[in-house]
Amino acid sequence: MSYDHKSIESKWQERWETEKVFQVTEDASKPKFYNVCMYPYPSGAIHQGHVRNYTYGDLLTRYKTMQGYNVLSPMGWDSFGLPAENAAIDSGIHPKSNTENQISTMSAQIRQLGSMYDWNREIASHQPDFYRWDQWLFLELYERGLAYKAEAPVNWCPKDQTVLANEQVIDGLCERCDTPVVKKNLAQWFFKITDYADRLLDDIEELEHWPARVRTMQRNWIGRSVGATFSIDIEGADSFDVFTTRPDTVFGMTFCVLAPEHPLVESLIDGSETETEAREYIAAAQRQSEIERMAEGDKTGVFTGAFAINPVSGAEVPIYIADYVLMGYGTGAIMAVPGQDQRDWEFATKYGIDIIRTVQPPDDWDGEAYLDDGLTINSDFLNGLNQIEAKKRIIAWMEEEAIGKPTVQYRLHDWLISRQRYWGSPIPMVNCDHCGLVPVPKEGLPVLLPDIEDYVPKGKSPLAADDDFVNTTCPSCDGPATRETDTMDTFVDSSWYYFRYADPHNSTAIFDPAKPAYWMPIDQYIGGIEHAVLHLLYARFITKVLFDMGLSTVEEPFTRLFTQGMITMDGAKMSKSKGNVVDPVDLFASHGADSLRLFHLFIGPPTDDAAWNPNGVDGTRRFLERVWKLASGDVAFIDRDESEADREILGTAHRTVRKVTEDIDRFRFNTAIPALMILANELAEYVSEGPRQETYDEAIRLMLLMLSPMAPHIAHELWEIRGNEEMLALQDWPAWDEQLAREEMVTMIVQVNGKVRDRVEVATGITPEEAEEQALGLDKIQGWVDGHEVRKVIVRQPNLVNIVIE
RNA sequence: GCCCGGGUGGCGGAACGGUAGACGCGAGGGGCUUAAACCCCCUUGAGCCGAAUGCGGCUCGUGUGGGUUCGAAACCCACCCCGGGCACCA
Repeated sequence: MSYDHKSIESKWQERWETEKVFQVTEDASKPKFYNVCMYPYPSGAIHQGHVRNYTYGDLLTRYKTMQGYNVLSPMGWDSFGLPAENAAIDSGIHPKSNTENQISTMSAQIRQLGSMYDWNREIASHQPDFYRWDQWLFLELYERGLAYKAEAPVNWCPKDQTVLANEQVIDGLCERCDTPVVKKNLAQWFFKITDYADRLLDDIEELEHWPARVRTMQRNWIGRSVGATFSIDIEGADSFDVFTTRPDTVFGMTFCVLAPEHPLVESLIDGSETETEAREYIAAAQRQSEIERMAEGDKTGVFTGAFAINPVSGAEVPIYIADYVLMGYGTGAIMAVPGQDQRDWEFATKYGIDIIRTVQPPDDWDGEAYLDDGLTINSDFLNGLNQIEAKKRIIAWMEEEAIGKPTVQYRLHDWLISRQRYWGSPIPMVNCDHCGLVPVPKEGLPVLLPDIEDYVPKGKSPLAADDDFVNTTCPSCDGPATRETDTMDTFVDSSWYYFRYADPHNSTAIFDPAKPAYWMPIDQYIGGIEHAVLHLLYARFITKVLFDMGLSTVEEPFTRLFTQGMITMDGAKMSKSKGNVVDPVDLFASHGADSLRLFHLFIGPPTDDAAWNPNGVDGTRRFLERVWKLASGDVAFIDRDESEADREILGTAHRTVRKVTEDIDRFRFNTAIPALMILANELAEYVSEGPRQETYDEAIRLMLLMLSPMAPHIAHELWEIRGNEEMLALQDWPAWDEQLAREEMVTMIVQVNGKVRDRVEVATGITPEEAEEQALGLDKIQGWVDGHEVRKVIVRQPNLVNIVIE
């Protein structure tokens, strides 16, 4: 009987599904384990990245199930979004039918991998019974003042013809199509994530099982700065506010800078002697993208002709326009303190502006701006104080004078969720000439996405051209009104979908809070590192909102986060555009899903990028062939008492159980597989040397149990062939016997001056004295030691003796 | 510029401060076969020595240079290179 992966794999996939092995309900009698792989965009075909992700996820589902956990592992589809719409524009296929075709192809492929989910809970964000609750959530946020519409300069992608969230702009380019992003003033919908900035930042501390770099990235993204905002008077005109983290250095302010877009600029330069120059500078700044501005490096600017009054010293200082000050951060205006800020230093030196140090640098200081702590100087009533004291003092002074107050600034902006695209969840709001913005009543949800003919974006949502959709009546006054035509960012869907898995068919509520109360938080969340700030930050935010609404019992959704590395080939990420893809479906046919799964587990540390080896799957296939032969073939047993060989192979098997268990718990699959290979190799040798039935049966039993979460199809088939009636997936994960796992003999290495000179087999229980005596007694060691004085002997029995000689 | 990772055979990678290179891939040799594939066995970091056929031994070797230690791929210092993240954020 040969190993026919095709029939075995389809047989077991069918059985797992029809016997509902991985369908679960809340069960208070068992510990729960909520295991989620980030739900995929239905691109139409799975790639090796999916295989890696789902292999890890499925291994964990099966392993934890065997350990007695009530494991929920659901699957769904992030099925709204631009690719489906762009495909519709290119090929004329409706996004809905296109998406649904791709979902059915992909879910068939995921099943072929043998990755098991509770398909009963499958969700897809493009379905009305899902996006209805997007809209419901939007309205809840609106009622809480957490959703608002505002005119703001936004990131506009000229190719996709839609706005982008800050998080979707990478190096000034659209994250989807790499088109340079431009700024545009538009009225858009925002979620007020900044209200949660402190909580999102503080709770990062609790995420101890998250990768450190993801936590750092989120911390940087939120970008909290503590300081003060105060007002600066302009000679003969208005005043303006500045934010600074160094109010203690205000005596050293020798100029001010406004961003070119600052609203006060126009009135300051109008009629000034530098007006022409200033207007040219502003126009040039507008033409440039942010990347170009940064690329220049050199600080440039123009004097406005106006002067500001330093509020503490009364000094008159010039006001400049310079593009190194950004309108999008703080107040768009700064006090410039060249003595303590390197950028200001560079600007001051270039334009011949005074520099006053207000912090005493060390005597040997030969740098430019001095940023570290020191005694305050040249600062009247702050003199002699250190930075902390000086900050307290000056902020108190500003509050007394009513010109300033302590402030916290964030780099994080509110989350822009409007998209001028078709394939998304419509924003459930109505514009009425009489009542203004009116929310659609929750009973009226969902606001259905209508079928339309033309998806080509023309600067506004394609929905805007559909009169039947747009024209409606006002829920408040019954007068004529128009609908919002923007749709929501798909990251809104993905920020709460994992709650819906707990109660996916609920038609009267987003979910019954009792259900996620059992399952949440997600014990293990697995996905790509590319979501480090986007999805993972939004999801944390929405979870906190749900918590505040009383719908979630947890404030943090993901206890453990695992981010897998990419699969590369020839040094580049495997991708269609680079033409270096290896289709998993081909490998299902040629080698089988089990071989492919094992290869992904074996290829390297799960967090690291891994290079695809075209022959790698051959290797894991060979291993499975050996296992097959070993466990399914006829074995000539010898009827005899237990011997040394039997105890040895059982010892290996139990040590393997220990190692594999520890490795899985530490996500070190790449060392668990070799342990199984070694066991199989030793078992083969054992069998060839005259096995005893009881020993053989036990070793094979342990091996199949361990193989079950990794290569489930073949393991199940062999389990059944060997006469077991109950399915392998339902067995307990094996425990190892410390007694059996302990080795009797071990190789002790003997070093002379730290260099290995001999090895000797010793009993594990050897005493230090015996070890030293044995080591010194070895002929080879005598040869090294003779004629030298032994200065010291280091004994680490039973593994090592090191003899230190002259 | 700042903050994280990481540099180990031909390749992917192993290695509680204690036998560097597990396991796998590839390569070379041999067996089986009419032949090939599959499969099985042996060899496989570099250099060298003694024997004489598969035996034994030595030196070097984990990016570079120093250090700590009986002992360093691992710890410390400096530097080089690669990957990622952040970046006029006041």
